Amino acid sequence: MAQAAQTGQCADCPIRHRAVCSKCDADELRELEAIKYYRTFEAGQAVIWAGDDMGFVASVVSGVATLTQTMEDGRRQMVGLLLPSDFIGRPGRTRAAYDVTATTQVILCCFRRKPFEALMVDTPHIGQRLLEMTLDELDVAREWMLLLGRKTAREKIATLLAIFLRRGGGIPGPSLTSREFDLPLTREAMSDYLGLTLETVSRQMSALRKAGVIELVGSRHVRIPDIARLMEETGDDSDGGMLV
Amino acid sequence: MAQAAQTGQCADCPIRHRAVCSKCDADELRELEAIKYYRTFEAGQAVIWAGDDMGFVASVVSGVATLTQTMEDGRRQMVGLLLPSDFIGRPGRTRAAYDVTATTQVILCCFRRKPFEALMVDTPHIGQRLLEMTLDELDVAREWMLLLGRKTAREKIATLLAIFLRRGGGIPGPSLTSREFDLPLTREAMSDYLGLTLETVSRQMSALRKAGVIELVGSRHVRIPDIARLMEETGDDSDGGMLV
DNA sequence: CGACGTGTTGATTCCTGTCAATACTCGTGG
DNA sequence: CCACGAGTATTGACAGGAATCAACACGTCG
Repeated sequence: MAQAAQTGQCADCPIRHRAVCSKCDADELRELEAIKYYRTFEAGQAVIWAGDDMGFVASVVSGVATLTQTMEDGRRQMVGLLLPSDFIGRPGRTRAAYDVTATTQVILCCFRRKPFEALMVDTPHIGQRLLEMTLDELDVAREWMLLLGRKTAREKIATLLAIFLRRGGGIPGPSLTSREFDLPLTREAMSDYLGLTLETVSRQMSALRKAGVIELVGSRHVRIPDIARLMEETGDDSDGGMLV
Repeated sequence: MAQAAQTGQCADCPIRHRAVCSKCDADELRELEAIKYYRTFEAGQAVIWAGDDMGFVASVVSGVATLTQTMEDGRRQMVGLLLPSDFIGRPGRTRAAYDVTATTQVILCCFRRKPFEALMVDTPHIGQRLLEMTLDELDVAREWMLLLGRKTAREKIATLLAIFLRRGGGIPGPSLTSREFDLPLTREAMSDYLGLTLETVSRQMSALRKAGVIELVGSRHVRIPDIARLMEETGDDSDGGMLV
């Protein structure tokens, strides 16, 4: 994993074919390579705070980070979950709009903002890919809005677990009857994602366990004995929402 | 308003400088003009249903439309509020992901999808502008997620009214001490926006009225005697969230 | 006038939040 | 080796805010 962080070669990069650079040809890649550098953040560390000056944009190479918004009185809502290949920052924006925090160890492939923006002007493939990725994020955000506005606590938990099942433990092949994975989020981070309190998250996890929908090994490892059963609990239509 | 819908001339179009075409030069505009056509929808009419085949993409020229998602059991969540200059549809996507409904009379400037996508390839200005607009929409969606996940019913209502104050009745100059506007949404549509029931919306509107935060003329016309007071009720920081 | 769509208000329920006590895990240091 | 503490997680008791169920008011249009 993350060999590129050691070799520095884009060709070896694990996110080469999905990140913002995925449409670039060899020439374009060489230009990107010239302005990129890697940074590592430990679990729990802040990548950047809302309002900070954003000197760079970046791709997540490995690990999980979150985008969160905080109100004056401390209420917090996660608004983005950043997995490998996801993009951080917005071209043209100098100050960060959200807090970015590493929830596991995270390796970022950073580009200084100014040169990156300059590159976007005469390298259409970057802008094209960024548009695709932003449109995808918008779809994710809208699905998330349905969850926040209309789903019950139990449905919210089931939906989040289903998301991890698809994206998180997602590298092994699709064995459609049983799968398991480690939660990359604490109960508190899950509550920030779902618009719940951490107590309610804990209670609903227990409820799903007692109902046999999930099995827990420790508090962070989850096994799903019957995926279809979990899907029923999400409140989504049975087909799994195949709009992609 | 919407003279372009009569003359067909982009130069006269009220959204010429803000819509997806705003960065286009005269040549590019001529190409767009060749594939565009106008359509009008009456209040309450469906523009398109989720799952329908999307033969076109479009800009809202005038009026207000909504993007909504519906769960099997009927629970509904609005996920987009489309005002003049906003864009409908996603290049590359053949089927609509959400229901689009006109809540007032709406005029759309439509482009057949295939020619529009072809145009995007060799007309970088369209893609660039669409990227900007999509990034803005993503910010809006994330602000909306904070509202849905963490705000109280009263704060939700106050926030929605503040949004209309900025964007809806927003054409007259910034008289920062008193303003008024017509609500473009029914109580039910407001509840879909806010993740509440229509009864709760009605109750909180009454509560804000009794508290002197708003004045109601009929049920749809709102007057804000003290904007700062309304802002306090939104739960946002005092500066009004100036990240744009 | 009566029907319909829209909006308001009341009574009651119940889901989730709040406050609080208690485990569990993991590292550090005596 | 075990005590200690910090961070994380579970569970209980209780309160409160929004949902639900229901009745009624208002305006428009036939």
